[in-house]
Amino acid sequence: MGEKDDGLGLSLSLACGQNQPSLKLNLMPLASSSMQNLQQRNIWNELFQSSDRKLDTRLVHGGIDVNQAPATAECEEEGGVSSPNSTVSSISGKRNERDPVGDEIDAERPSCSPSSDDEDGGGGGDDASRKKLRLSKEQSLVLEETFKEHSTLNPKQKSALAMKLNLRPRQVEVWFQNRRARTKLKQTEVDCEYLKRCCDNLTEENRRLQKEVQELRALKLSPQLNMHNNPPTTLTMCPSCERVSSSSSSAACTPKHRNLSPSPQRPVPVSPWAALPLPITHRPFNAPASRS
DNA sequence: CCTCGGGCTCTACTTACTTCA
DNA sequence: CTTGAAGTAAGTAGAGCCCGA
Repeated sequence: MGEKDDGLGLSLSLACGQNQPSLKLNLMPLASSSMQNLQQRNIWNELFQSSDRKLDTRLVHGGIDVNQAPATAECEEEGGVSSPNSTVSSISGKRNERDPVGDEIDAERPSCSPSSDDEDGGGGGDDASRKKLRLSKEQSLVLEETFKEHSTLNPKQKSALAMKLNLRPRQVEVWFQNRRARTKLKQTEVDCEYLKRCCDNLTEENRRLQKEVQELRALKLSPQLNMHNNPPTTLTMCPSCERVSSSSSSAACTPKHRNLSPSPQRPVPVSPWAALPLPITHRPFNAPASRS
């Protein structure tokens, strides 16, 4: 609820070809200013200072060069601050298997500082029911800034960030997963919006063309009428408004277009995308590429 | 070199909880 | 105070990739 769209820069970059309309939408948060970039970079550099050669290569393959953001060496071990406010209770054995670091932290998990701003603490973590934490504004901000830099984290970066935020690495991991999911969802929404507009334009174009076909058929079916009453008709298309005209004098349908159109009777491809706003070019969407 | 199993992370989906109108 | 919708942290399943045996 907190971040919403103001934290999400939605962008649109598309090029609709005739046969293959390629759609590239970008919802990566926009780095609005160099100041902000600098701030993000500082956060990032502060978090990850030393190099880590053995990084997850998939991140690089996915277009995200995490090798540029090395991790600290000491962040391997988490000085887990035990908290009485333990709210995560449904710990799956699978997850424990898969996240040994997080497992240790889970055993002695740090006091997730959201407790600072939501003091209720759910009655002091009394039961074994799944209790949800609310990340603090500061934590969310740092996570957001980090996400703007890199939408994925390698294990060391994750641990370093978790330590900085006093969270468990698993929490950082989950936050990034959910954040990517939200970004993708937003992108899908923008995709749908755009495709809907494309569809509307095509429908309108189709309607117009159907109408013109009917008019042309009507003209063809009454040749003698046209022959006798009208001068020879040459069907052309106005280059400006792309409307078929049966006028023999000029391809342009109006005097205004006649003035604007230097070349006479040039076939103009009808573009249903013409009415759409120009594509906005942004950074490529950084979501990890599908593995293949 | 090939295969296999374990470990890890990912996405997609779901659940449970919180917040707010 | 209740309620429903929206947001979000976290769980789960399945898949792909990497690496060592």
